[in-house]
Amino acid sequence: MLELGFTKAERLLKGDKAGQRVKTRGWIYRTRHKGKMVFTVIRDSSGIIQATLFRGDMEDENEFEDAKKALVESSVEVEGILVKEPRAPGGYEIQVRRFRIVNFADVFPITKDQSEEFLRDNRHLWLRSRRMTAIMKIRSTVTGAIHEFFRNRGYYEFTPPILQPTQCEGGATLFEVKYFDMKTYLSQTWQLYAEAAIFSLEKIYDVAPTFRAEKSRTPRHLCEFWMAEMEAAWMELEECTEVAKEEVGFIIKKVLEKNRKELELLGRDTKVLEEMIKKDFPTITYTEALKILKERSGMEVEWGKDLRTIEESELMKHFDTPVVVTHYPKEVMAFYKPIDKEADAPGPVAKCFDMLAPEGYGEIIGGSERDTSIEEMKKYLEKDGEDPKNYEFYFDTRRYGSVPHSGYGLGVERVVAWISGIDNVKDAIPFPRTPSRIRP
RNA sequence: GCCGCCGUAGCUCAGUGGCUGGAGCGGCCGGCUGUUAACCGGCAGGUCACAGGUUCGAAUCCUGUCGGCGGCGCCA
Repeated sequence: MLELGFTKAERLLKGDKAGQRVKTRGWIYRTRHKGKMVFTVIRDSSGIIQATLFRGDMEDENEFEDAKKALVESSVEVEGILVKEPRAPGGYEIQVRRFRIVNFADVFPITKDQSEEFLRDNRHLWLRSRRMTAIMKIRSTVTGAIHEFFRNRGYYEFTPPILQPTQCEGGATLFEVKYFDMKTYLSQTWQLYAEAAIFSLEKIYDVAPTFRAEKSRTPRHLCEFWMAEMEAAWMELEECTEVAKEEVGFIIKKVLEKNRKELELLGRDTKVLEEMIKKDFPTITYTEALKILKERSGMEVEWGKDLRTIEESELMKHFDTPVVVTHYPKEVMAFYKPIDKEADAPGPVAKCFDMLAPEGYGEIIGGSERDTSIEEMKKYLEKDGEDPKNYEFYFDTRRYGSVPHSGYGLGVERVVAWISGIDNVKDAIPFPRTPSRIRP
């Protein structure tokens, strides 16, 4: 009754209302007419159901004429008898008595033939597609699961500023924003602020927009994306990687629970995901990763070089679950990632990690323990050409009761794309922003 | 930052120096009582991205501009 007697398509397809007079409303997804009949398929947020009109069965013949001329995406309220009908998609259809047009749609520009460019130009309309609807539902589950995961473990949601005066990631490009007569930048991580907050809340997380002005033209990059980060006091590298594994496992479990229908619509093999979460996700070191590349792929990587996309994807051919890779060479890591003096490696390595997704999806998480030595951090900032003076407030977090702490960031769109089995993160966000696109 | 590709009807494309630039889909008109992004008949629809150049002649060749896409690097 909350829906004023309207029943969603998904509910109607369950069939228990068969034989009853029902009402539903939505948008015309498909329509074709054949003499004194009109076949329409009505779409709502839950799914689609066929509504069939016979001229002679209509309580108002004008509505039959309206139905005949109504174009795709016209909004309608439909009333009729729900019947079992094997010829209808979904097995049930409404045999229509009343067909009220709420709004006659103009010619909908998106038809059978679609190019990626056209669909991106018309993303505001393409959002109505079953594909985008399915992905957006999965995205909603993913972000919901992240909140649930951390709150269940005693983490507080903490909201960082989006306008930030300094950079953090050592070289990553920032979007500059005019701020009255000053300059500021859009956030590329909450990290510096999160590290201030753990001294009160201890365990915190967020799901927030992140901006990177990198001209990266790949299926894995966006200039505006959502990052789910966590930061925890008293936590060292190993525990941090375990939290990351549990989080990813939890997200997959939730999507399997809530979005089986959407995964199937997208052609995602759910068995792969089901099997994956039964297994432990392995942790290896960077040095071990090089060994695997050499011995099992015949790929020689010089120790000290960062793993590139090609090496990561070759490495992941040997795994069918996400893998945590720790202890990358300090030289290629950001200033705040501390050297692990006890590590067994050919050179200085950092207490840091990435999580790589299987099936060619690559890096989904990056994180580390945080350096507690102001002197060390200053040394590496200067090496990167940064002025340590800009980081005084950050160094303050090390001056008053500093403790070991760790954190990481998870790329929401990358996780959504991977779990959904789609080939581009640009479809994992409603309105993607790339180096060459800020519309619509 | 580096390398490559594309731009022709609302959409997807064909046309690569020579007659008035084509098809399918979509739209409009008509037909059809079981359609499955139906079928049959008819109609409308073009700044060949833009600017300049070469040529008797340019959608087609050249130069530039604009817009978009892909790969690498970098990252989540």
